Amino acid sequence: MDELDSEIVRLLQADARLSNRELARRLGVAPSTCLERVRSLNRRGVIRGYHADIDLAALNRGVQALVSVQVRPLNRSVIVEFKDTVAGYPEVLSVFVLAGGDDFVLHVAVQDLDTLHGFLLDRLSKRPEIAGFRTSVIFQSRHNTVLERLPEA
Amino acid sequence: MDELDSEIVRLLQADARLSNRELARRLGVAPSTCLERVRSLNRRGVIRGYHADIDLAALNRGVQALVSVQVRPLNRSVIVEFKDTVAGYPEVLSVFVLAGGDDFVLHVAVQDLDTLHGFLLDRLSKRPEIAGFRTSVIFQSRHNTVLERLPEA
DNA sequence: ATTGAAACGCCTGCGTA
DNA sequence: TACGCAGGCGTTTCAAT
Repeated sequence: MDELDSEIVRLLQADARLSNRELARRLGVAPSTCLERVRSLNRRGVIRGYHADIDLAALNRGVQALVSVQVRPLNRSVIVEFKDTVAGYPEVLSVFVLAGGDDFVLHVAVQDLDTLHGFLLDRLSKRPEIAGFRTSVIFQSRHNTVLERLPEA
Repeated sequence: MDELDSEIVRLLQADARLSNRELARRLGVAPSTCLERVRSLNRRGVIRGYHADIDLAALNRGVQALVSVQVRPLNRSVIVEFKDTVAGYPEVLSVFVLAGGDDFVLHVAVQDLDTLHGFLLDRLSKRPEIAGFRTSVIFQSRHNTVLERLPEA
């Protein structure tokens, strides 16, 4: 991860569809050099993928919420299974496994409040390992798509 | 958003670097047709962008946390300014504005626990509108990159 | 709205430094 | 490791349907 790698990573975070030529032009290197750098970043797992960012409203998912969940008993197999299961629900965007008061936070996006209510009551709360959960509707959210490398500690 | 648009959206969520030719081939339409569809999705704002997904550890951001924040007074200008300010902090990945007990949740990623502690104490808690906050370290997280369109309510 | 064809530009392997 | 070139391939425009 030298300066050139960092710049590539920055530019591809901003626009994953930049052509290799354009990338090379902006960095002041030859296209073949740039291509090899990008391939290396992919191979090393620095770049994990390239994804289109879709408007949630266009996917009929205008209502978002964060759901804090506590599960019991709190052991490895319960955590792993709960995580994998809820990550497979179509309503769920992200799953966070936490240290502290809550064990999980789920980021969900659904059509409307009725569907949210139904999801919580008919699907989530039916799971026997759930000891409790608390839901916060999201009014707005903002995501930084370009993240810089932080300096060494 | 007919069936063809939905398929394009699905495929570009999975791999934003798919060539137009390959996209067209998988959908069984001509490349020129496919290109026009993709452009339309961009114009209409259905596709909001294309972003490389970078390994946080490679960015020196191996420690993540969710920070729940309460601000006072809870009015529009305080909310807007707080959101815009913290979204500009390099440590912050996402900001959620919530209904309910907490006013905000911040998703942050930093080098290590010391830096997290420093960020919370030296930068975040210095802001006068903050009435309180609670931090949960993230052990694991999982994100669904391909989201399907949900059926009409 | 979709298509095929043609002009244009990009990707990428290889030889060189 | 970085570069330049060249052949092959993808992208994009446009007239026609």
